[in-house]
Amino acid sequence: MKLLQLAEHFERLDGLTSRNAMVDELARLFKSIESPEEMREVVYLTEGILLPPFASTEIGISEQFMSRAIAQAAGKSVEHVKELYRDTGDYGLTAEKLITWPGEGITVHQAYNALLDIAKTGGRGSIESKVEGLARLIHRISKKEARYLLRVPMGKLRLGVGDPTIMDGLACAYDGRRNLRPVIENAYNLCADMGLVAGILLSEGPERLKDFRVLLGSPIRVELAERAESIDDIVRRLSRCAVEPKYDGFRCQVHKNGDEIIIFTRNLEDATHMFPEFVEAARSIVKAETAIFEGEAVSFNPKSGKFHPFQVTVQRKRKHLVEAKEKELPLRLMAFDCLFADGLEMLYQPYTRRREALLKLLGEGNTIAPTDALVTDSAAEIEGFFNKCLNAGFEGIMAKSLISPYMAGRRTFDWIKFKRNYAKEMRDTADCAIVGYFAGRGKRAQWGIGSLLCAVYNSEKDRFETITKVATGLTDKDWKDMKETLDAARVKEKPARVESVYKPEAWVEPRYVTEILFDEITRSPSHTAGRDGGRTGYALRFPRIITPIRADKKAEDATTVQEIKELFAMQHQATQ
DNA sequence: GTAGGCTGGCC
DNA sequence: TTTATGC
DNA sequence: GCATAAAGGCCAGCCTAC
Repeated sequence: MKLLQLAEHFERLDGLTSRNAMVDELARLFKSIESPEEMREVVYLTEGILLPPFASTEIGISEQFMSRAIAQAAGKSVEHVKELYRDTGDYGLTAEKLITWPGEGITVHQAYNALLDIAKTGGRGSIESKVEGLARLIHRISKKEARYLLRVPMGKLRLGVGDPTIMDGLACAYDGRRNLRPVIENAYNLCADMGLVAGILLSEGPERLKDFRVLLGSPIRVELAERAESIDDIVRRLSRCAVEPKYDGFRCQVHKNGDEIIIFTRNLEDATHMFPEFVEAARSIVKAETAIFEGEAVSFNPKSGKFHPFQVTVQRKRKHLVEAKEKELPLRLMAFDCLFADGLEMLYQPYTRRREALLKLLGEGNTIAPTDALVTDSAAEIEGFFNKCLNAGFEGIMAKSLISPYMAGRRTFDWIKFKRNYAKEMRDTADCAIVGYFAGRGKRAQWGIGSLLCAVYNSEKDRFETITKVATGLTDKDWKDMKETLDAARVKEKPARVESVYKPEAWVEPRYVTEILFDEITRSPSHTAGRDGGRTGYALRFPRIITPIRADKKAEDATTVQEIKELFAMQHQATQ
């Protein structure tokens, strides 16, 4: 298949909003493919990836290197390319505007391999090679091909097509209906490789997909949780359920095949190297010869035994010096599910059975231990458990249906998370002065605004110190209004009273106050709020706007640095 | 030999 | 992780 | 309710420039 043909399918998908129409268009695309190899490549590109995540092939190209490659190919300056990008918010469109050649009519296979080669390049001089390789590729393709192909390394294909739509498309390509969707979906859930599934469907047909079984060492797509509005909401949806603490760490899926252990992350990356203590413990304390189970990895203080906040645990996300960190920051795996045990596929069993299997799996020892689980249908009991969890410094609770199987690859109300912030009366918010804004990308590019730079007030120094950027919580209309409002206060240079490391596209005189909800205050290397000469300030985790403009407040009424410091101290009483 | 820019990946 | 939007 | 897009903080690893 020619790359141009694929680009034309993408262009048609791009123009659609109806999911049914997208499925039909995808079916036409997949039907025109003849070899399983080509199917793999087309499916990966449609997903906007080169290979599934556990293959660990990163492209290593993002904004900066993409700008350079386009500039090189088009014989323009990098500044010129970046200027175009500011307007379009999309490197595909940017390249399209600069391409003046017709393209060589290369095949999908040639384009795919070129990107894969770029991904595989590493070591000294590799950045130059990557940029050069990409520039050469750009030189061989037309405007339309560039529009879509270049969005792949950026991870922003923007077709409105995701895995579920692709699966419907594959089913529809096979027989014009969607009956095969469950078969395709089950196979995909068990191997996490859509290219493989599509290739097999083409070469061997659906019967072979029906034979798919759990394979040790091959990651199973994880189940995700929906959110509850309140504890009553949990009881209403699940009635009798199991309630577990929600730990703030890394999700791990552990595969044990005898002494061979592999650990996958939530996104199914192979992260075995990060967790030597789990590898050791899985060998020694897991009784079954073969098993797949999941848990949350959290670091703790070996002296007090208390869990650390996420910002500390995240330091274990490393390849090197793992042993040294292991002593300083040991990890515990709080296990909460069992998908496979001693040759049995547990994932299709209800929670209760899986929980039994999990408990049976785990021997004595702290390194891998099951989570607490309270089974109840009483809102009062759940609330008590929730409060206990908060006091222990956990994120909140997870409530789980007792009867549903493990819903691989899905986010459903079978698992419900409840955090402090989900309840209105337990929220922490900050009133922040808006001191600048950044140009948006994708659909926000047309408005010329995509996020706000926000500051708290240092009343002693009469300075506005940045504490977060924020980009969510506003409706499309809010964004347009916001831009108009802020442009009236826009200034050329950073206002004298603003302290910021970030340089937004537009500076704004501190005049407007926005109310921001957040989950946690963290120490920050990049924001200036509360810096005392050093380079560590404070920042907000998961910021979102809940009141666009507080008309009743002027900039000097914003939350103060002092208040932020007090909140930070309070949230650390639970942990430490 | 190291600081800092860029990227990817975790939440 | 969060929120908004269209079907 | 589902599926998708746009965006947050911050860490470590890789590579280049000084």
